[in-house]
Amino acid sequence: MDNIASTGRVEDAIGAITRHIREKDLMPGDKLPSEALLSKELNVSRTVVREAFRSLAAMRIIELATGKRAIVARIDHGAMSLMIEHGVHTDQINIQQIYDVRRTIETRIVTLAAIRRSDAEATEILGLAERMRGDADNPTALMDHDLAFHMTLAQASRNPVYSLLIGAFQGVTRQTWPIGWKSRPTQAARDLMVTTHVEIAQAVAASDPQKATAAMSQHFDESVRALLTAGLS
Amino acid sequence: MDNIASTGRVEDAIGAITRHIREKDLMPGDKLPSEALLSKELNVSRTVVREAFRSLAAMRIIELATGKRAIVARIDHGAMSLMIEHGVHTDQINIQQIYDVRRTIETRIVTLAAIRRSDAEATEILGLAERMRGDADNPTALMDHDLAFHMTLAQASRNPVYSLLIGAFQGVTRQTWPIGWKSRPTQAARDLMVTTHVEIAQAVAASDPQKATAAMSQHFDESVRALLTAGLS
DNA sequence: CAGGCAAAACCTGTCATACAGGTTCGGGGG
DNA sequence: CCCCCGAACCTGTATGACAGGTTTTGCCTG
Repeated sequence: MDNIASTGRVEDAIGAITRHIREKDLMPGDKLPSEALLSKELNVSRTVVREAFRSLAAMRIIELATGKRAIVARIDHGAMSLMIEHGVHTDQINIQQIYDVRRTIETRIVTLAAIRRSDAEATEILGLAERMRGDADNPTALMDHDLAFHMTLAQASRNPVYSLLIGAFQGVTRQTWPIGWKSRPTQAARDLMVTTHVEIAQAVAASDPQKATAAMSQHFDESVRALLTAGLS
Repeated sequence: MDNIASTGRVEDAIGAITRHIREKDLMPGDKLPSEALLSKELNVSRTVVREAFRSLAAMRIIELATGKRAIVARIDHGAMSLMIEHGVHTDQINIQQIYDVRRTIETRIVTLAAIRRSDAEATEILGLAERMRGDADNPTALMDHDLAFHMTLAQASRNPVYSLLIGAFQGVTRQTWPIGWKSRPTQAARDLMVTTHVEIAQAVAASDPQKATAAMSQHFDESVRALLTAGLS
């Protein structure tokens, strides 16, 4: 009946370490104190410090490596990807919900990408779409190029949050992609998917946000339809 | 020069535990084996199992409690919130980028909410907007009601991924909200903000997606303008 | 026989210690 | 001046111990 959240020592240590990062204004790559030092300063055992480090490393807030000191980490979608996968696996999130979110953010992404993409990115995006055309008989390669296509677009949007989210969804997308592929049994349907990607790429390369957004919408319309055909819950 | 990612034992244990969850099809609330049992089955020390547990707990994939066995967790935005805060603090993400994402997903959320909200949710959303009107001289209460308003909308969208994302952004929003408030120094600007919320709530209550979406767009236009006025990087 | 209660068994949280590698850095030798 | 090697330092893992918290067992009572 005692609701006082008596936070354990590990939680305290996590707080102390994040506070340390903030107060010292550490940036990605900067080193943190050694486990021994922290355990002395916080008056806890090295065990506690290690568990705190592991927690922060799981969230990709810091990065660990044997022998080296822990360093502040660059943001990365790995942890988020696992969280989303867990949500999907435990039936707390379904694939259609993810597609609704992806559609929402990817139509925005492609608008921004059409405006802000560098020439190198335009070339890369076009190249990926082209390569998809040659992957007709190799679904795995096709999927990889598809995922890379969307990720490169996200990067071209110049907003790391979009990259983060797209990356977070790639884990589940990788697992469900084959379903969408199988639900496009005809050559026409498969060609359409690739063609749409080429259209998106060309619109982005032409710096035509309107056209790019429309093509992306069409892509998701078609994808969601395919998934519904497959009877995905 | 040896790129073979010889994953440590903790990483292996994390993999084994998540595999266990998937294979046994565990759902939120289900218990996991004890640390001692896992350490025996995986042929590692309890130390390793504990660090693996901490990692999974940090991502809110499992939940720990003293004395009890670890259980599979319900998805929760806590971890994501910390990750985003870290990204902002280390200058990898800026506030405008977050507002762009929020704008993108919240305009979608309000569309869905206007269609799918329950009557209870409509009442709650209207109530929160009304309460904001009474908070003119209490910025903290106003902020809390504002955040609750947006969170309730997300829940009304009936897509847990949107709730997750809105929750993930609330950590930083809480830290930057005062900046936005100070950048609305006139009574007129402050009234406008509250009025816009009321308009959104009314449109959602009236099941008018178009109007709701337009009002939400206006809200973000105004917010972003306020932040730019404040000279936020 | 039913119910309740207390001890036993089990479990997690933290600590101290030990040791096997990996990393860093400075000093000495070429 | 450069390179190499060893000392100092650091992380990864194992083991054993003990303090609480939780669940189960089983006995005792009514």
